[in-house]
Amino acid sequence: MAKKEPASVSMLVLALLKGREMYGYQIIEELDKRSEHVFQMKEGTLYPVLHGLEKERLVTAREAVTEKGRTRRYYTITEKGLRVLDEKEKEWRTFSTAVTAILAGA
Amino acid sequence: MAKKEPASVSMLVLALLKGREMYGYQIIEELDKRSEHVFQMKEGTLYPVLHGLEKERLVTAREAVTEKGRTRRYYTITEKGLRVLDEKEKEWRTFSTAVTAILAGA
DNA sequence: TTGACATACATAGAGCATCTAGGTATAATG
DNA sequence: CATTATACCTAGATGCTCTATGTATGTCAA
Repeated sequence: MAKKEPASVSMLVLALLKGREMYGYQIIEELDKRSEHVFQMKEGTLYPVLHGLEKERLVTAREAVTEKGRTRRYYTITEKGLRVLDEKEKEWRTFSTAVTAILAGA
Repeated sequence: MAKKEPASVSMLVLALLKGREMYGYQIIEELDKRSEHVFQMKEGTLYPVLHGLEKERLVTAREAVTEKGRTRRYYTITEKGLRVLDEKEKEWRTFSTAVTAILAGA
């Protein structure tokens, strides 16, 4: 298809980061919670996506250590990331609307 | 993700065939029209999908020749195909709802 | 105190849906 | 008569996501 489906995982991650900075493991939990268990992302899916987003400068990362001694990588969405998210959201709406029209038997 | 995205192309094709039998080329045109040019499927995408659906007995095919002499393969959705379509539609709604919730910043 | 489970990061390789690019053949159109 | 539209087809590449692992530490129950 000409207008391909927007890459869902990266869009969802960027959408979560729009609200506040988050670390990987937390993103997985939040996605599960906010989607009411529809999105149970695996670490093997998320971490490569986060590294990709960082490489494209859609997010930045900082390392932090909790009082307990755990190391976490916190991700923040960039200006560029916000623009890309906006674009992906538009594509999603277009795609979703089209699917709905077909299913409805327009 | 645990609940993966429903295979969109086959779902859309089955949805179109729900109304009436159609041949390949026609499916491409109808998808384009009904989606308002969002889905511009390529033949290289559609034909293998149709063959797969036929193999799984979700559709049946018959060959027909027009007065003009053109050969067409008309596809009809089967009972099994209707059940699978129903299932895919449900999955789509679940998926779509979840994405919307995340984008809304639930 | 040890075994199990949760937290938190990571990578390599497989799987699968779709796309790109090519092919065949006939009808219509300018 | 050459180009475009119709109508079918396949092989191979691409790219996203998953499976399967691996490392390391913290917590909690038996």
